[in-house]
Amino acid sequence: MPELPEVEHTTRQLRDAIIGATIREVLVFWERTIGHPDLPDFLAEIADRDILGVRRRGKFLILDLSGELILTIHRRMTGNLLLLPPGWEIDTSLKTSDPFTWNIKGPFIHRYSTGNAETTTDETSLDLLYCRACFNLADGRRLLFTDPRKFGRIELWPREREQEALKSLGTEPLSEDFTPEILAKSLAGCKSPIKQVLLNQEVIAGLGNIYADEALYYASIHPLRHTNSLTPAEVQLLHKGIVSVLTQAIEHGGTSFSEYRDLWGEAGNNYNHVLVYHQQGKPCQRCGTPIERIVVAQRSTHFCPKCQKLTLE
DNA sequence: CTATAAACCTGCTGGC
DNA sequence: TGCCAGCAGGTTTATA
Repeated sequence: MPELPEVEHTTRQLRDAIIGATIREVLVFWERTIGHPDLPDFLAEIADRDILGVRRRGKFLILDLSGELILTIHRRMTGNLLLLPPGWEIDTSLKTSDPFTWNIKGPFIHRYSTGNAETTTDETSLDLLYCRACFNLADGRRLLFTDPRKFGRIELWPREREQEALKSLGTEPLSEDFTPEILAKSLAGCKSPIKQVLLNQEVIAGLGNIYADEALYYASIHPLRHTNSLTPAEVQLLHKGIVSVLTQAIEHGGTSFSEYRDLWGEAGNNYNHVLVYHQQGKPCQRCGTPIERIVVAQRSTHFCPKCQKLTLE
């Protein structure tokens, strides 16, 4: 599940790779992947646009295009971006029951260094690629949007309607705007469980299920605590935890739980560093108590019942 | 208004 | 071994 660190990682890779490139055309294989505008308008508007910039806001990846346009990409659950070098073969003869599951042949382990492509000699084919959209670049490269579950969305908007495109996102947690005071102000008046509030993108932009659990564990706060019952000291620690887990995850290239891969198809390393997410039954690394799993606001939630006590108010 | 639930999807898991 | 119901997940939309 791409959250802020995974989107940030991809953003940095894309920034190094495709600024200055031109989008020649886009092939769309699952119409609902394009959320705005209607597909015919999308295809007509995006053709021959130059990519001027790459940035991130919350879990949105944003490409600044020529003509005062922005392209937003939200990967939701299983969306991924893959950049294929020129000449890579897309074998459409090996279709499965899904007509847009392709087989791509090539040296799949592929790295970029200072703008020059390097491929290893490992001939690994990427079996089953759920390609929903394909951006053909003028230089022969292809940027593929793959998404088995079809939840991801790609949208094209005029730059002046960026607010509308990004919905009402809250504070960017790795910006200097995100202070303990701002967090306290954002949480004031919320009586819902803190876990639920952390997942609300209008409060903090970019936290998802993995890092919400990790941040609460860091701060020793039970996920069901009423948000307005947190003490100033707890909010301070939670702030530190959010910044800490996100920063660490970016350094590790993101968390590859299930489908997440980076721009070159490689898994991130942060799953080796999570302390509670999907660790139910395993001993807490602080006290040895088995990690528990509960459901909060329809989301699986993981915590240490001893380190994160539910104090009664 | 708020809160809860369903919908969107399909690969995977576990029970029988 | 094989089948299939049920789950997972972020966000939007519908319902209570």
